[in-house]
Amino acid sequence: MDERKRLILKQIVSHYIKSGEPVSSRTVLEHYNPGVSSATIRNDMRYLEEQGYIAKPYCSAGRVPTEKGYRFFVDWLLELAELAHQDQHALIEYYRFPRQDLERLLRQTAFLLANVTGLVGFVLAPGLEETHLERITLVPLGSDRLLVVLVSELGLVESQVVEARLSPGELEEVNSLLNLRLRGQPFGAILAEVRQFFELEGREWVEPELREAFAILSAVLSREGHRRLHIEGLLNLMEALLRQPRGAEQLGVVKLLSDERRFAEFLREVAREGEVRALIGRENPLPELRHWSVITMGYGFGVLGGLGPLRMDYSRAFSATRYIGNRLRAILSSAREEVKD
Amino acid sequence: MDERKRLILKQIVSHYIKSGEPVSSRTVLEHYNPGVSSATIRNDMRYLEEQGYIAKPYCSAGRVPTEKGYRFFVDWLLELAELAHQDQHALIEYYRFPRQDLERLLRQTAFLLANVTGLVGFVLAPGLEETHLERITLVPLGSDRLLVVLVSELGLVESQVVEARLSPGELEEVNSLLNLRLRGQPFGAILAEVRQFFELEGREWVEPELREAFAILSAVLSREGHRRLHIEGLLNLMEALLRQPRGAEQLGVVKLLSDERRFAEFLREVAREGEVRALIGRENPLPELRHWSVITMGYGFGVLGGLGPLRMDYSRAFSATRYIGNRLRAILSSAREEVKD
DNA sequence: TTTAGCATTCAACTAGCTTGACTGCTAAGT
DNA sequence: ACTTAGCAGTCAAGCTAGTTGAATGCTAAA
Repeated sequence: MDERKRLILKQIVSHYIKSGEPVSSRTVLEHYNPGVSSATIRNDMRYLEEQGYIAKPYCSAGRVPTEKGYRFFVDWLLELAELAHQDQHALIEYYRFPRQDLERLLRQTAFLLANVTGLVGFVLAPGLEETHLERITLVPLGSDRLLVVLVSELGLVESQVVEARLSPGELEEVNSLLNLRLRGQPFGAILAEVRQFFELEGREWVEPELREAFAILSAVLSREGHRRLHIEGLLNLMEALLRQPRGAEQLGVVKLLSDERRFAEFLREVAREGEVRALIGRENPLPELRHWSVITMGYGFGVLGGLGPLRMDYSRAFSATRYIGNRLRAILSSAREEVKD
Repeated sequence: MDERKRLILKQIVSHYIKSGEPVSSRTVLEHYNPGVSSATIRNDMRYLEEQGYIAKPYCSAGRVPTEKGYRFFVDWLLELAELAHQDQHALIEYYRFPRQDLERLLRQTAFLLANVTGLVGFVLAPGLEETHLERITLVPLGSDRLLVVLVSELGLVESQVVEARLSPGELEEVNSLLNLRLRGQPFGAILAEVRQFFELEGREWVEPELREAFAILSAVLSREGHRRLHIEGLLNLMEALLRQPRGAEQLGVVKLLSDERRFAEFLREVAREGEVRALIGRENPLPELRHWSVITMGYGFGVLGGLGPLRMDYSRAFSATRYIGNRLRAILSSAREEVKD
C-alpha cells in the first residue's frame, strides 16, 4: 500500500469517526486535497475495498471503515496526541484530594475515564493474590461477632463480619498470632496456607487459638466483600445504543457489564501490562462485544480502560487511557512506597 | 361513575398494561363480556374519555389510559395480589445468607427488586443522622495515618483513613475518650457537637487529646465514604427506552439515576414511611420523570422501590415493593435488637 | 337506556416516482 | 503506467397517492 492510499484510508477513517456518515471520494478530495482527482481517489478506494479496509453500506454509497480498517488505523495511522493541557490539569486537580481508601480512588478514576473519553469507563481493582497484607486487626463487635479489618499495602481496607466467640484475652492472642504470622505476606500465600491447614490430618491437636485464627481467616478469604470492578458512564453507552438503528439487538453488552464476574475475567484475560490495547469488534473473545471496541491497559495492579462503539475516537481513548493509567499507577506505587517506609 | 364504567376502565388499563396496544371497544367486549354490546361500551368509553381517564392516540384508534386513568386504577381498581409463593420462597432464600455488612444487604435488595418487578430497583440507605453509633475504633496505619472504624447499631461499618500523628499511648487515650463520649449517640448529635466545638472560642486551651479527637471526628464526618444509593436493573430501563419510539429524548432519566445526590433527595422527599406509594408521570416533582412512574416505600430506615415506564405492572410492583420492604425492615430491626442485647 | 347500522376518520401499508449522491467503467490524455 | 474527464448505472431516501382496515361517533329504532 503506497503512501497516498494510506493517507486516503486515514482520511476516510478519521472523517467517518467524526461525522458518522459514509465518506465519498469527493469528501476525501475536499478535506485532504491530494493533488489528484476524485477519480483517482475512487480507484484507490476500490483498492482499499478489495483489500478489506473499507466497505460500502450499499451500492452507491460512500465508504465506511471495516474492522480491519479500524485495526490498520489504530496500528499505523493513529496520531497519539498528548491529552490537552486543560484536560491534564483537570485530572491532576481531581487526584489531589487526600489519599483515601482504594475503592473510592478507583471509582473516581472510572468516572474520569468515562468523562474524558465519552466511553464507558471501567477500573478493575488489583487482584488480592499479589498484594501483600500490611496489617490485620480484629475489632470485637458485640459478644459473638468480630469485625476483621484487613489492610493491604495499597491502603485497601477490607472489613468483614465474622462469627466468633472469643474472650478479650483470646482475641488479643489470636490477633497477635495472626499478625505475627501473616504480616507482609501476599494474600495468595495466605490463602494457600489456609487451604493447606484445612487439609491437614489431625489438626484437632493444634492449639485452639491457632485453630480459631485459621477459621476466621478462612471465613474472611472465602468471600470478597468489596467491589472489584468499577464501571461509570453507562449513560454514554445508552446514547450510543439509542443512536444505532439496531440498538435493541445490542442489549447483550449491557447485560455483560452488569455481570461483574464475567467482564472482570474478560479484562484480566485481554489486558497487557502498561500497554494500551484496543480490541475491535470481533477481535473480542466475547460474542456480546462483536460490535464494540474495548480499550484496555494494565496499570500494574489491575486493569482500566473504556468500552464504546466501533466508531469511537481512538486517538482520544488511547491518550486518556494511557495518561490516566500511568497516573493511577503512580499514585498506587507511591502508596506502596510510603507504606514500606 | 357507575360500576360498569369502572369495570370497563379496569379492563382497558389492565389490558393495555399487558398488551401495549390501544384497547378497542371490541377488545373489551371479548375479554370482559359484560352482557352489553360494543356500542354501549363505546358510549361508556366516550364518557371515560370526557372525564379524562383514557385517550385516543389518534382519531380512529382504540383507547389508552391517561395518567389520571392510571391513577384511578392504582387508587381504586388495583388488586393487590400476594406475591406468588415461588417468588416469596426465592426471596426468603436470598435473604438467608449470613448477615453481613449493610452495604451488601442493600445492594442485594435492590437487585431483587429489579428482578422481581422488571423495573429499575433502588434502595436508599438509612440516613446516618438517626442511627446510633455503636462503637468507634482507631486502628493505627503506618506512622501518620489512622483508620477510623465506625460501627453503627445496624452493623453498618464505615472506615475512613485520617491523617494524624499519634503515639500508641495517645491513640489509646483518644480512642477511649471517643468511645466514652459518643457511644450510643445518634450521628446527628455527634455532628452537631463537632460543629459546636469548632465554633467554640479559645478552644486551644482544651486538653490536646480531646482536640485531636474532635479533629479526627470532623475529618470522618465531613465525608461520607459509602454508597448511600443502590441502583440495579438499569438493563430494564434500557429495554424500556429502546422500545419507546422517542427513547432518545428520555435520556434525562438515565442522567438523573447517575446523579446519586439528586435522586436520593427526591426519594427522601416523596417516600412515605411503611406505605407503598406510586408517583405517576407528571405527579413526579422532577421533570425528567414526566414520562415515568416511581414506586416508593419507606422501610423504616431508608427508602426503596422501583422506577419504570407509565405502562408498568403496578400490581406486581406494589406487591413486590411492599413485601421486600417489610422483609428488609424486619432484617434491620432484628439486627438492631441483637446489637442492643 | 341500549342496540344495530352506517358513514367517517385516520394510521399503517404499499407502490410508483423522483432526486441526488456515489460509484465503476471506459476512453482519452500525460 | 498512471491519471483524468465524462458518463452510465445503482440505490437509499424522500415524496405522493391510493388502499386497507380497525375504530369511532352518530342516528334512529327498539
